Amino acid sequence: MERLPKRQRHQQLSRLIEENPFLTDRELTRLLKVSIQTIRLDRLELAIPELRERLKMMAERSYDSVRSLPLHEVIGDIVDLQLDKSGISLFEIRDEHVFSRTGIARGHHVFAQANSLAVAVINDEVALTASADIRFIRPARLGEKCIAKAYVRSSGSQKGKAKVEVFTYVGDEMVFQGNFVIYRSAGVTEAGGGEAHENRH
Amino acid sequence: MERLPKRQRHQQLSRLIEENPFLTDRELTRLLKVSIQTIRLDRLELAIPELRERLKMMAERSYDSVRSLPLHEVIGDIVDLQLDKSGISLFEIRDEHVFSRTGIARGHHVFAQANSLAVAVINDEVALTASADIRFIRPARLGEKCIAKAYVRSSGSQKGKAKVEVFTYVGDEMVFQGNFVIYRSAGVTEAGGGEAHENRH
DNA sequence: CCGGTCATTGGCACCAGGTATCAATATGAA
DNA sequence: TTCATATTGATACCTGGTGCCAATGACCGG
Repeated sequence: MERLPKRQRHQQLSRLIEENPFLTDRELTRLLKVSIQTIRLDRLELAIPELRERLKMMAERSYDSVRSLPLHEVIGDIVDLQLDKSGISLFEIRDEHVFSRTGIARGHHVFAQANSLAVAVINDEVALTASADIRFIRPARLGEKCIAKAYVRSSGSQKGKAKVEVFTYVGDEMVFQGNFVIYRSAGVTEAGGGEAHENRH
Repeated sequence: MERLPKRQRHQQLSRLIEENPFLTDRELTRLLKVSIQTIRLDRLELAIPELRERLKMMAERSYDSVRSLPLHEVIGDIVDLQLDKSGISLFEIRDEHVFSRTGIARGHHVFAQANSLAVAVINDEVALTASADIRFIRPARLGEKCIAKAYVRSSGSQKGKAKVEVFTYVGDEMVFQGNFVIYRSAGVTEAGGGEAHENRH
């Protein structure tokens, strides 16, 4: 008995299903040239669930992520907010935020947390980022919890610009620092490429 | 015959399935207090596919979006790249990039395009954003095509820092401008919060 | 050569969650 | 009453499986 074929087939099976989870057992028989029973035994050994379960898992995952992705709104959980004064937000670096080769968070996520907070802390109908001066002090890595603290330095409470300083820490290490200038003016649509915010109290 | 109940039920059915696509017909009978045949006639009239088809569609959608989201790698299509000199990338503002209320692109996407390009244009094993000074000149809006142009100003070809200037246009209007300082050094993991890049030629 | 152990295959019953179709009943309006 | 529509019931069939039992093949040690 060639013992190899089985291990090889298992590897192939895993690979096939990983790169196309929509394959039925019947389709797999054609690809691997073994009986459907063998396919099923293999799936059993490899703990690969049946097609319908795979689809369900994918659907659930995407459903959850749609529900849990305020990625398009504010990035990071804002845990404290004193309008026109200061704010704090938390953001955990997860798989989807890092560059897989190095485990280092992509810069724009760290930036986005700070930017979201800077915009949220401004007490106006619409707030847009006008400019920013940012520094990545050290890389944030997979699993780290980033704590961003924003301080409004110059509120410009009449319509105009506000300056917001943001510091992002992992533990007591600073990973990011940024100075943001935020346009504040209801209905402004001509300047600023940032986002309006939803965090009105 | 109460004609309303049917329309009402149809509305309820649509709403129920929209907010929980994982419901089987049997579960729906309990929720709507009608027979399973009625549920099936209703789905037929409303063109709501069966559970398994719904799950499959969701799985396909999420699978496609995983495939088509280079969102985690380089943002924007790099159409021209002269290492250590200059580069051009294109990025179209789509639904998922804008703040729905205003149709204005979220700042971090515009930033991310520029950041990705600044990192890509640097000819080194690993390149990380160290700092940046950015300006959002005017908002980018849904449907607009952003053209980012990067110029390496000070290459620092020995290991160290490189300065990259990026201008982003929509048509001939400038929407964004940024000065990036990029760390260049193989194996550097102590500074820079940006991303290493995949665009080696 | 013989038995033992895997690996592979076949066959059958069964299941969920349906589709498709036909028939029976209820209900209300003309 | 009669007709149309709505609802329900019943049955056959489908896909993509699980679970179980049995038959066959291959190889190895004694």
